[in-house]
Amino acid sequence: MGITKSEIFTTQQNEIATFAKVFGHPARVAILQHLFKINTCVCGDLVNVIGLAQPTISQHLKELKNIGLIKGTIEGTSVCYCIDKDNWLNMKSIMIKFLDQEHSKTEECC
Amino acid sequence: MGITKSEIFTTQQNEIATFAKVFGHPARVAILQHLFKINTCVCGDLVNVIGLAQPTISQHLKELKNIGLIKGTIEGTSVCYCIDKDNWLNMKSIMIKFLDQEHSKTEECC
DNA sequence: TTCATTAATCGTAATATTGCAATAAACAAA
DNA sequence: TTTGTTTATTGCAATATTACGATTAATGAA
Repeated sequence: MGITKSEIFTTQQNEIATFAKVFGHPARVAILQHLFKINTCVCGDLVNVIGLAQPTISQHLKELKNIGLIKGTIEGTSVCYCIDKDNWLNMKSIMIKFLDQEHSKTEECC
Repeated sequence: MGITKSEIFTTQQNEIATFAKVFGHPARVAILQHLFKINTCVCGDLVNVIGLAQPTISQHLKELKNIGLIKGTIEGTSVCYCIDKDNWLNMKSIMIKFLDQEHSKTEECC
């Protein structure tokens, strides 16, 4: 009824889905790519670079922060966001393990 | 207004988001893992294995089929689903390219 | 044909997501 | 203090997603 039945899945399956959900919006993909490119943590310009309203960008940043992939540091009136490298590497290994699955049996099927 | 502004993002960013969205539900993660494990394409048992109602599983299968990650073949009264290997590998390379991003500058930030 | 089995579709309710205007909060500078 | 700058939050409308009961469609078996 509109709510995901997380309790019937494994922790690993829920974890993969939670990370994937965050990547499931192009704005968040664009934000992450920009943060990788502009490592100096420039931030307010995300609104200009991406072209969504400031509250919308702020909302996407919040989701990325909640899941731990980015961190923000207050610097005067502005906030400096950047990739949380440790958490990114942890997420990466979980996702790549999922993507790297191999068929346990070698027979062809349909 | 509830609708993603895909037109302001690159094709690549939208592609990543579209794939990620499909992985953004644990039922679809579980279906894919099962299909990798049971390569013989057994299918009707997905409902039993996963524990969601038949129309719900059918709906998730449809999404996986729409994006091309699985294919289904009718076999009598049942349908045999399996991973579309070529499309899976293509998706994998797109996603890993995104996950493997490196900082273009080496300075630490916040 | 009739009955059972399997999967897709329809319809609907509950909930989540996306986007932004308006506003608030926090700080720096004048 | 006042003013400007930057980011977060609130509130709301539009749309999307999740889930399932009921039904339909298609096939195989009796």
